[in-house]
Amino acid sequence: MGTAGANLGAVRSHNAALVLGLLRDAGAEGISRLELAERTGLTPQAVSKITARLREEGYAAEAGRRASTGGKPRTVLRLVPEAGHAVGVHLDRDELRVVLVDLDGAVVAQRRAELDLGARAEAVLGVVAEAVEELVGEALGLGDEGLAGAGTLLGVGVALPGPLDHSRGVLHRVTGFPEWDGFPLRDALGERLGVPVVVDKDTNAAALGLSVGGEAGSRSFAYLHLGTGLGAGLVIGGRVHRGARTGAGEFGHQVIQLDGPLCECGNRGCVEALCLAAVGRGEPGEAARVLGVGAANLVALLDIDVVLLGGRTVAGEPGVFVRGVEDVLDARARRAGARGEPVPVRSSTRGERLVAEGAAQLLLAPVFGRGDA
Amino acid sequence: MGTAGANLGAVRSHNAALVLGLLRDAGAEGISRLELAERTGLTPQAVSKITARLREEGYAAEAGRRASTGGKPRTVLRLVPEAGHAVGVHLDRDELRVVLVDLDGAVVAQRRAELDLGARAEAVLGVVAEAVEELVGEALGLGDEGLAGAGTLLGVGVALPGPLDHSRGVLHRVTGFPEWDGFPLRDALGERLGVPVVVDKDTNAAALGLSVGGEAGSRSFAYLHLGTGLGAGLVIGGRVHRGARTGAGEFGHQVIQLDGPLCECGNRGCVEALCLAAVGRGEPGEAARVLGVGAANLVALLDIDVVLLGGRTVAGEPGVFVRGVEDVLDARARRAGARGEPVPVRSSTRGERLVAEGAAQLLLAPVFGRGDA
DNA sequence: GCACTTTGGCAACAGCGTTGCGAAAGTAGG
DNA sequence: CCTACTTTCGCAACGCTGTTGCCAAAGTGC
Repeated sequence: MGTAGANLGAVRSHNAALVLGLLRDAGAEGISRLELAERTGLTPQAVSKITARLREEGYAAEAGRRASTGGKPRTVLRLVPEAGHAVGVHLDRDELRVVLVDLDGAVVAQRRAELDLGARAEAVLGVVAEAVEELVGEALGLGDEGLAGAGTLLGVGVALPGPLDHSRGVLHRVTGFPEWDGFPLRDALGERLGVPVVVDKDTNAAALGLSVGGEAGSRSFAYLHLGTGLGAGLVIGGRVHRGARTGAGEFGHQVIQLDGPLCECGNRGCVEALCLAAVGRGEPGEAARVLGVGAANLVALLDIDVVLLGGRTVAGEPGVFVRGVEDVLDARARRAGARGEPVPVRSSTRGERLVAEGAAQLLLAPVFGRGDA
Repeated sequence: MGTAGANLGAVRSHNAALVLGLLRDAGAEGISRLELAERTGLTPQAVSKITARLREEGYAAEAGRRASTGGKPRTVLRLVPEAGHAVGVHLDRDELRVVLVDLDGAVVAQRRAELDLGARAEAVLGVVAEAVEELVGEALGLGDEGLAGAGTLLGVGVALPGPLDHSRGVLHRVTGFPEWDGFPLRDALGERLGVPVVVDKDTNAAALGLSVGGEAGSRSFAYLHLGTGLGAGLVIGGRVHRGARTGAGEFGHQVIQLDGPLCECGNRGCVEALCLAAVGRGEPGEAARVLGVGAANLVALLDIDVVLLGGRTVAGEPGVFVRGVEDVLDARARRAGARGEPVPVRSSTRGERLVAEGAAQLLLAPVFGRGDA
């Protein structure tokens, strides 16, 4: 909350979001009122009131009972996934992916199309808007008012490469496409569609998607994406860390070789340049080692729990990259005399829809109490 | 708050802490009820109630009036600094510093002594406990119950070098002094003194001290300390970032030269090794450049506002280091096509008491709503 | 001196989670 | 099948929060 005062309305929505989040995490199995009370620290009676409200509003429902432990059996509650939906858009250099997900994050409908991100901004905007409207129309139906008529639609999340201003929804630039410099994507698309729009970097969306899916299994992790470039999404304490100017996660141009080879960004010895050069030479092991050095720096600096790897290059040989990065992390941890578990490294098992699904989570996260992360 | 439910008690203490924080930030100038209302988003009437409680408890007081703007002039409120005190202890390899500060963070009394951190843990503990008791006794007076009798004393914060577990208050190791491995400093000292004790790394304490003093002028900054070693304290969004295992801030052993010279930690190409080697060769400019590369990595990764430099080596030639780091940051920002202000670099103007004062803030921060940061 | 503006407290209020108690819905034993 | 017991969960009363409506206090400006 930062410097904001808390009033009773804030308490209500905070607790409601907390309960909704626990309901989601419980999945199909459901969760009882008493478990909710234990997890939140609230009294059972308060949980009953909160869940009663949620049931009235259609967000929660009863779903059977547990076995009795000698008395009245616990009633199990679950999230009603159809109570809310969000659209996730992944804009890549040559491809457009749109997904419609429900409150559970499950993909209800999707669409893929070729795209030329180098075309005029207005034209691209039109293609995106059309795709979104068609997808939502087919899956949920539209009222006379267009998307705003689809009652359960919370909004549209858009993820794309390149630096941008998340809080204002303005693109800084999209590498190689000067057309987009300074384009106010959020407001332009929001006006066109008539629903809330949120914009974020693709790596942040991916990290958010992983944090929700439970795949990360951690509240603090780094997602490193190695594809045509190298970027990172940081999740710290369950929230995507974007930094003061929402530009955090510039991992590719971390310098790890003083006065090393020139990178196209103008610096020398960037991880990205070294890593991609090794890949180009057909030495994935060396690429993994370089990536590992960067990852180890990050782990030491922020003390995170898990490192997740993803992207096309990693997907080609996941084992090599996971092992390579792991080796560097383990060696450094041992030298530092670390106690406890080593920091695990995994490759993301989610497919090519990860970024689009994460983009949709940009709108679902606030519902479940993850602030604006 | 994380996953904790909010009840009315939580709301009260949250809002009270918020108001106290604003009162502190206003300093001697004070702040009016209406300004407090604007800053917190609460209604003026709520602020009146909250400040009435704080005045009853002795934490706040009226302090004159502002000039009228056409009506009843605003009453100015201020913090009552004497309402609370905290002790800050800085344990260094050869020195012990103890300060007693009031709610404003102003040093009320202090003490300095030689210390051999290599001595037996129990012996060191005794020296520390005695120094704290004497200092507090002289300044505040002790009851029959020792420190616990000094009514306004919130507790003792201890800062020292080396990795440790902040949440449990256990030292991992103190470089060069195996005696301390695994020593439960917080509980041992807490039992001895009979008041709450909090333990943290010296760099974290320094960063906390800077964030409170307003010197940082930012809610997200990095404090880089270059002395006998090189370490960092990170403040993100107004809170000290400690990470999952409270080991964050390992800046000195960030690798910035792949397969570079061997560092005493066993890695190759650490910033610390490169930086200190340059200092040893009498090339502070090169040391600053190396430090700048590490700082630029950190700034890009986390997107922080300000970089603050400190420590004996920096204090020797502050201009050289500030300029050297600044040059690297500026050059990289320009290449990245950054817009807006460049990230400023400053050297800390606080003296040798910075760490001890920051250690005291470990206990004051919760009073002003900074969670446990 | 009068009209006006602004501040800030008093009292009534709505809404939050909490507490006390009882109904509902099971199990275990005769 | 009935009784005794345990556990779950909702209703009603409660205490406390910040909010709202109203009015007194304390200035300025004509």
